[in-house]
Amino acid sequence: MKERIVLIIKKALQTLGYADSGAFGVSDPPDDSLGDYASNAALIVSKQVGKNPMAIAAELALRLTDFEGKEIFSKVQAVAPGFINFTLAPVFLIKELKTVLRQKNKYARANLGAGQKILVEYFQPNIAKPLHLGHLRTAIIGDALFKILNFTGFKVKSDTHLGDWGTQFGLLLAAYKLWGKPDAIAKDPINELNKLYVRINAESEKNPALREKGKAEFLKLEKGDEENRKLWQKFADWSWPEFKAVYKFLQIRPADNNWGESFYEDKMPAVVEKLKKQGLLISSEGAQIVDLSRFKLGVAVIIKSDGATTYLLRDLATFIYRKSLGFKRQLYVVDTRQSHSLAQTFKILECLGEITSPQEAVHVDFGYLSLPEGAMSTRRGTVIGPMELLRRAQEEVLKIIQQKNPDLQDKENIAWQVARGAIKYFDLVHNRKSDIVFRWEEALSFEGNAGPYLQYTHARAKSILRKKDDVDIPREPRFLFPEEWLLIRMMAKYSEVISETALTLYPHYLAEYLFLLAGKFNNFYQKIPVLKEKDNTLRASRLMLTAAAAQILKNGLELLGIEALEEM
RNA sequence: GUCUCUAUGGUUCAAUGGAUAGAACACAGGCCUCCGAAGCCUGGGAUGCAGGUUCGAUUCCUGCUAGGGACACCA
Repeated sequence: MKERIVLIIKKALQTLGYADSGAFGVSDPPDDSLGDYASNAALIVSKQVGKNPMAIAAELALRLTDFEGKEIFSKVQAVAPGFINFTLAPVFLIKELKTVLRQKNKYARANLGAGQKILVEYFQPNIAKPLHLGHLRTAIIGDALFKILNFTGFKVKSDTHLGDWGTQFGLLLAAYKLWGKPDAIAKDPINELNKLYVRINAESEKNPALREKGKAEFLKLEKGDEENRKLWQKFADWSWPEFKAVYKFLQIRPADNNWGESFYEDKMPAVVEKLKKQGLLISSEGAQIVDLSRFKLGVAVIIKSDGATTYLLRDLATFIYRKSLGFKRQLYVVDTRQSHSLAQTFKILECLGEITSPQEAVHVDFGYLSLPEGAMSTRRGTVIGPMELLRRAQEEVLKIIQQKNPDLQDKENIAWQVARGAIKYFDLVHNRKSDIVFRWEEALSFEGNAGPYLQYTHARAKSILRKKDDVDIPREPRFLFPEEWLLIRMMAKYSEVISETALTLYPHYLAEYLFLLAGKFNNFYQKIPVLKEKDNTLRASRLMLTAAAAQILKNGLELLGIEALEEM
């Protein structure tokens, strides 16, 4: 719709003889009463022409009312200091509403992606290490982006980029050989292995020889040492059940590919050759590096002084490999601490000619979660795992269901769905770049701007729809109240919100929108009877509104990875 | 030290350079003989400091203060 208005304004500008700079925008006015859209076109043009903006705005408004916007707008008004406000015509809105219902969930498929192959990398768990809330964020954001991009016509695939290679495994191998107790490990593999890892990290600070031992073990692993390979495989086998549990309990779509770092083992030499050929690789302090200081990115170690490979090298191989499969864009849903490293990776790829446009590799960064008492660290024992969080949430939800809706069927399962919704929404409603402070009371809040509010709103709407007898969409719907129109106008914005979310990769735009939409629906619900309305046309019109709202809520929630419930 | 991100009511967060800075939680009131009160309505209360660009700055630029993160053999 916004694009459409921009075009309309352009046309009007042309006929009026103003140069179109293309610099103006169309946005939402600050208040519902002002209309549906607003533009600053007159303000921008006036700057170039040196004419009073109000005069231009008035001139444009008149032109738009009588000609270009005649079919779409009921009102086009110039307002000080020179804004133009547009109000959509009821006929047009009703047409939009009917389209929503007729096209079911396909109406927002803007074909934005045009079938472009795109890869989203998210949820990068590490073998032999417990998951923490950071993994929750990448999984939730990545999953939502996957669904949104898929919905808007991209051909999307996902990849985990498992952390299963590197010196850390050397350290772990060393620790395992030194202190590992097979019995304890068999019982609780991940936590026991992590204890070993934490211990060797701590002790190697005092005793550098331990660190050297770890590096030597990794080198052996890379060279194919049989014992180390076997152990490494064991670590991986122990870790998978937990990853799978997270997919299941979180209802995250399992990744299409699990190309871990080890997957690129045989693909690294070619990259090294390439770097050499282009003269990018230089020796320094015994290591092979790429000097990026002229880009203010410091120095990137490609091969360590002991001959072992680095994460960076694997990341280079990763991009090149995926690109060779035809992915036009690769999105890295990775926390913001890796900005520097990814910037180095992208810059080297650019130097190699692998990346020709910044769109090809995008760091979809997100801030990290901290607890009110301070930042969370993997090293300390006080880390909350995703599973624990989810379990606690589910228990809380169950209590509330017992209290509010004791007759509900299948309480256990619904409690999981609500708990998941609460946690996912809490994550997604925030601008992903900002660090968020994790508070139990809020993440598990069931009131206000929270997941359960949206699920509840959907359930309310569905509750009405279950009880209705007549189904027909009235040929000429009638709406008498402002609450109805506000709801319709909000729904008309859905498809552009989807596009905006897909283009910017900010899921909180969609989350925020759904919250506003739910608010409009609840206003409508509160004030205007639907089933109790005696007049057939009015009742059918309101049922139509209810159905459309439920449909958008369901669709939007599902794009965020949140289940829309019939009852709760 | 260099780079980078952040600073908005009591708290947690929004705001493509636009109009009276918007919510939620908390707090104070009100609304279930009426489609689900996990809801709705009303109220108070905020842009770290100092400059600059602009018709207009929470947003862009500079400096300062405070906090986070990253800066070659961790990933």
